Amino acid sequence: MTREGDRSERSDEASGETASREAEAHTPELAGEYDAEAIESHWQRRWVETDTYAYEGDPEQDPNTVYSIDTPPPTVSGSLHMGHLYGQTLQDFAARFQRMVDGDVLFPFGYDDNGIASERLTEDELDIRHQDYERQEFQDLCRDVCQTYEAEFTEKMQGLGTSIDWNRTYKTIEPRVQRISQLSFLDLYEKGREYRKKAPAIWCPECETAISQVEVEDDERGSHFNDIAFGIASEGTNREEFVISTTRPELIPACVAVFVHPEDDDNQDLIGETARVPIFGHEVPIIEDERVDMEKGSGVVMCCTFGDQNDIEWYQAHDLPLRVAIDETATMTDLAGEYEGLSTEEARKAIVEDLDEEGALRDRWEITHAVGVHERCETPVEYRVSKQWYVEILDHKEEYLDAGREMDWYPEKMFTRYKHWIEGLEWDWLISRQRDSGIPFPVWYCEECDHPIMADKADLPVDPLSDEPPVEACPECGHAEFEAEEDVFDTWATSSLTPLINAGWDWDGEGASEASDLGAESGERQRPANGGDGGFTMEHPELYPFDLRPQGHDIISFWLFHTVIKCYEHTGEVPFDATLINGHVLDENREKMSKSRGNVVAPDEVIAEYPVDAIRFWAASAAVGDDFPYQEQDLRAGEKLLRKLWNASKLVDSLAPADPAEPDELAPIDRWLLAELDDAIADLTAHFEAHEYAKARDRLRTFFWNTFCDDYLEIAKEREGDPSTAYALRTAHRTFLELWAPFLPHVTEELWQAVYAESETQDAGDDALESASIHVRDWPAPEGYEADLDAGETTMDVISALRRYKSENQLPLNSELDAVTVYGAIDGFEDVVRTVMHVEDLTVSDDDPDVTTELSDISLDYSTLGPRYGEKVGEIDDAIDDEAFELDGDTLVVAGEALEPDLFEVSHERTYSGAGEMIETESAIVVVE
RNA sequence: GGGCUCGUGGUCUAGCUGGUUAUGACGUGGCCUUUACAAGGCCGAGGUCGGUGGUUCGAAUCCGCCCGAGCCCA
Repeated sequence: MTREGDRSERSDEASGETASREAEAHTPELAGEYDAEAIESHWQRRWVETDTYAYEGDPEQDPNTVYSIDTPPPTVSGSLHMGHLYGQTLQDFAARFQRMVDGDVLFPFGYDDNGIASERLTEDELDIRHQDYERQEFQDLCRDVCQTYEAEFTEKMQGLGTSIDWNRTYKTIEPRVQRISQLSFLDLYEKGREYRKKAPAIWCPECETAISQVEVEDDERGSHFNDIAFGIASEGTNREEFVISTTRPELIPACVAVFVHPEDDDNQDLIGETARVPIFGHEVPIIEDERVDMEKGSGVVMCCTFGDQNDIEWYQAHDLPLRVAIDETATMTDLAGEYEGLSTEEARKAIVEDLDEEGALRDRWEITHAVGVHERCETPVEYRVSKQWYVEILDHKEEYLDAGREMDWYPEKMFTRYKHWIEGLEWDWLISRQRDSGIPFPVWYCEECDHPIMADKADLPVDPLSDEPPVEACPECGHAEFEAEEDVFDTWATSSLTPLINAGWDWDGEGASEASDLGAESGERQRPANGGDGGFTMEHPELYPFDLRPQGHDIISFWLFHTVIKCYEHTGEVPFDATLINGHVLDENREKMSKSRGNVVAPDEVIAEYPVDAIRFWAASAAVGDDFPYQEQDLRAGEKLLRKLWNASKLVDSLAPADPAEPDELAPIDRWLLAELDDAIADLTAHFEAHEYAKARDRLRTFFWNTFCDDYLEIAKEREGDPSTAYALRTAHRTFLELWAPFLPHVTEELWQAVYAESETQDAGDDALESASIHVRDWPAPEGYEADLDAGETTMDVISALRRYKSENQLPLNSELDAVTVYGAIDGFEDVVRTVMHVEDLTVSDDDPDVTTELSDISLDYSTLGPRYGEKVGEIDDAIDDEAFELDGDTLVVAGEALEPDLFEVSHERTYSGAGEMIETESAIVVVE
């Protein structure tokens, strides 16, 4: 704690001194064991302090040289979970790779602290209800609670070592964002894409607000089906009553009609008659409609305003009256007569009892069924008629589909989710919420004629509850009294603007016509002015459209969708070139982590036990878009890799000077390594560009561990002092650190600073991490080394054969071998085999070894044989199995066919008759005497 | 109920524009102290590729159905 205090005091002093004292706390040094805990937190702190990842782009810059990422800001509703950790890490791979490839990367961060989620957090945290507070008072409480959570969240995010630019964070509730959000509302309104309408909407009685379709989720709840007898008030049928089944008897005071399916033979007689509702006695028409589900209950259904979405459709289609029996807090209204004032639950019980008493309850049994509940509070939703603002989207479905097609999807298959979502859309987007903590609508209404008065763009952000409207009198009717809109925006109305927030979208009322002229000249980089005076501008036009938008596959259908369409409507451009979809982290049994199952793994616990770099290595193991399990064994694999990298670095450090001169000519083995490295670089670059992190990870690990450590380092040990090997060792080692850097930022930084940074930045001063960090270096490019890769491969085969020989004969690996003969092409690598395997006398022979061969098998090349011989292949196969074939020179005569040599291969059983032991490998034969 | 995705040794995974011998890691058994690393190296065991039917000379791979899991939607 004291140290913390010291540091924050000192940071006000001259930065040079601060930095040098900081450096004393931890001097990168390549010695002993790798201490991840100390080293990781050190670099995390240094990266933030020195703005290593700050975006310094220039608005005039060519957008092609900037890589901009639009990150969805996490909702402030709790603490960091494994999904955050995984998603952020994946984004960071892209950010770090691109920073090395191209330099300027914008990797921002935001908090979505506006809306119902943070209100509920506040209510839970402080154990209060928003209804008990004044709006401003409650908003202040929300800000306080969110601030605490955000501070904690930030600290934990920084502990993940992601390369976020912490200078560029935002909150969706801050004034700058409020201005953008209100601008968006005004712009869409002016474009004719928003309307205010009185209509049935989904309503949460607990939160007391309208909510949108996407905020409702199904929940299995216990309930009862009640068979209730309705009387018949008209004369057209012999029946005196009929029965309906309902789970919501408390809605019968709101009953406005009864429906029968037109093809329901049993109930045809009811159509056109009048029903009498029990207890309440009011009469309602019986109407036919195809939407009746004949399979359910009696086939006769009551329609109430409103029990479900079907009721709404009927209400609209048949122009039914509105009977509101339940108010905004789920309390019965005066329409419910003696039940007025009861909650829906209480009323349900009372009405059922009274129905029973009256003889109208014919049956009642328990069921479980899916109930629509509000995702934030799990309260069953109601449907209420109210005046709400909508964004019109249904008429632009085709354009939104095209927008989706314009983006590159990683993985590609995820586009179908977006597509199906849009194709299935049935409602326009309801954006008004009757809540306290949110961004207010910048609107007033004329008290006389209800005409909406929009705020002036220049005045934004405004709060109509405390600010005055921009007009003296209503432009429609001249009335001078106005009513403020009390509603706030839906969270998504703001969080769908993150590309515009990140790019600094704004409206300029003065210099705007100029800006719009510029736009016409220089094409798409400038936003066109929106009619008349003024126009939209961007502080950082070079960022927009964004190169990448990452998110989980669960939010494609609303967050990504809303963001694409809003930005598209505002700018006419698709906001993202590409979108990267991450899967979900499951528990070790591949099941979803959830609090109720108690299988949640907290990132804190994982970080306490494993290095962040090891966790990142695990995060890289999943194919992008696939769900994958959290398994501790994978973290141990990462830990082992860190140790290997550390130890190999120590060995390299002991074998060669840090910065050896390039020799005039490289020895074949060294040229071979660098040529293999070139190949690896090319593969890795392609994998990173395609977001194939799992493939990149495995390719790099295999090459580093097997080829470099197991094969090359063992050779290099025997070549200590050779300038060619020293150069190759160091070149490869530097490159490995750079290639690992996006995956393992901490250990590579430590190694880089310990070994190479000093020699490169001696003159730059101590606090020049910003330019000396491995993470701002250039991504390696293939150098064009050429080598006989086949001979190298054969040589490695020979070496591992000899290693196996020693192992199997229980010999130490450094034991001497008297004489070895190699039958195979290892041109130029003879010395390598001799020294690394300690061979006294090595002979390489072009001849065949002294063997007696016996024909053992014919292996057919089916890929050419199949297409040529078709169904005859089976016959040929059988004949060979029966040994019914003959070799006629190069030709194989079998089953009446003469097969050309390219169709088969003859393999021989070799029996070595010379001295010593023969070992066969794929590419060579080795004889040890 | 609909859509999308997934199912490969004990565990996780590669392969899946069809070519017969299915990749690697972890774990597991055995052997080896070798000028980084024994938390290392070498060798081995372990798989009817969810089930089933089809297309084909040939299917982990393509198609149909079924089973199981996940996500989204109703």
